[in-house]
Amino acid sequence: MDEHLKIFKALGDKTRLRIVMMLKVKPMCVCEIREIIGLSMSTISNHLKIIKEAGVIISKKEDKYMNYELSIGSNPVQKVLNLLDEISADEVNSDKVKAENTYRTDICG
Amino acid sequence: MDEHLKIFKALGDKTRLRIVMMLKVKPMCVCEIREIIGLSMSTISNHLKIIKEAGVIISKKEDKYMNYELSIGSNPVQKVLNLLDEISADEVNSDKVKAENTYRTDICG
DNA sequence: ATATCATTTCGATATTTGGCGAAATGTAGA
DNA sequence: TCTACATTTCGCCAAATATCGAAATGATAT
Repeated sequence: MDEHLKIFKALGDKTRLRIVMMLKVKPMCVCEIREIIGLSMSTISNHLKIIKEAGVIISKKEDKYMNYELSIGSNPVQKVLNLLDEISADEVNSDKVKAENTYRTDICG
Repeated sequence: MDEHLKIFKALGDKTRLRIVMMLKVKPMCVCEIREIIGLSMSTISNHLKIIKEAGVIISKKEDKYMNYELSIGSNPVQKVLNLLDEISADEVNSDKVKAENTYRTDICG
């Protein structure tokens, strides 16, 4: 039960759900996510930790950045991620557009 | 997005997830649920309200009791409920056994 | 080795949430 | 109408959580 509970907790927060929806567009680093969501680095980092510990995302080092991307393959997580395809809302769409047009080379460093 | 958010919030609490799992066994009233979970009536009632407002359960008056049962049909909710079939844990199973053997005529009024 | 810079952790604070008991509500029967 | 009783709402407190800025960490390039 705890595995599902963690997943639901992870997605049961508006900021975290927005982050997960954004990561459907492309993998991103903390800095890029921060730019779009508009909260502090430490706050974003903490949210990412929670989502990661729920198994919903994974992190991969790329150059000097830590890339966060959706986890694929694992069973309950995968089924929940499929659910998210149905989600559509102004805020989510706006985030996605921003994600498409956000490049770390412009905003980080 | 808010519809999914509410569903995840509703299921992202251990007590509420237990309640929903129990209701897979049979519809129950606040009093029966209270007997199995072991929290106060008011607490159970409040949890049921949250789960209901997320569209996960519905309530039906039956005799002098308010019966709570899983909502069926509605789309995102239904898909999440299907996910719950995979959940198995000692606590959940124990709750289910208790639910099967709990009759309001014995414990209410 | 040192400086740089992305990220994480820490400590503090404010908000939200879960819990209770008591009071209110509402319904069904006497 | 009055009583009984299942349920909900209210007011309060405690615990958990979201947030921030500052400090620590860790990796990379000079």
